[in-house]
Amino acid sequence: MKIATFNVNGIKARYLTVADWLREDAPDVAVLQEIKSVDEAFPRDLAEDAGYEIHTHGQKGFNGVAILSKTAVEDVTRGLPGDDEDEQARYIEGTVIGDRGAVRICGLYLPNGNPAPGPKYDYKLAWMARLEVRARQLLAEEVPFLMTGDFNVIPDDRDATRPKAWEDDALGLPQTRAAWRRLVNLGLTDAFRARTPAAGHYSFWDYQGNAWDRNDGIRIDHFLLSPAVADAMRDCTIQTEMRGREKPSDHVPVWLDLDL
DNA sequence: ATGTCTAGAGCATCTAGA
Repeated sequence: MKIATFNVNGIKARYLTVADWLREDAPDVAVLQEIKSVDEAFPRDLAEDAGYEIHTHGQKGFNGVAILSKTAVEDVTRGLPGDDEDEQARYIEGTVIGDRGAVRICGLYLPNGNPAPGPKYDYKLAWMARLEVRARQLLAEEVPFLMTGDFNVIPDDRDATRPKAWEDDALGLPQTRAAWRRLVNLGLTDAFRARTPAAGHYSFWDYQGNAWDRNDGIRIDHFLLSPAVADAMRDCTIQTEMRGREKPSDHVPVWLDLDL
């Protein structure tokens, strides 16, 4: 089972990019972030024509997540538990059944948090605490699961071309990294890092300042795997070439291949 | 550090968010 996560930065602006990608690279499951669309306006034909069923959790203007799957997705839930006041569309869960077992897929778009400090950073840290609670629940229930998406977290200095530039940024602050480690230390596996210890592999390059041409990147799109899913991992790779295509997103897809 | 991009309101060109 091949699962890809992709922050598309606007599903309407990325229509052709995503349609071609689904057809050519054909993930079994595509977990999307920043669809920037309400559910009714999601261009369903782009994925349905390629054989996917579509589950969205959108809102007007910004944010928005989706799960596209070639096989049925069961028990879809929308929104991260823990705050009834939170109206931002950043979280969706669904269960996908493979040949050898099921996996609960948690698709997320973690808050950016800038400027930090401030209310937006407080929201980010609170959101990360709620995500930790959800991970604890799934672990306690012994549900094989993975959390994937745009975490807006640079885990350590290997994950940025210029680590110093992010020290005071919401994506790289010590508190952000500590919250990430609390999550991982529950017993989850950072899939890409488990396969590739080397520095210099990124998933995001800013549109500004020729960041792509200078390879000034950061790794912020991740897969966190529960123990059973980590045991089933065959590979985890970053599809870097997508950033060099016509009209790219500022993020590229990250792929997880599971023996499921 | 930034020479950018997307969507929304609404009709020219702002604003917000990232």
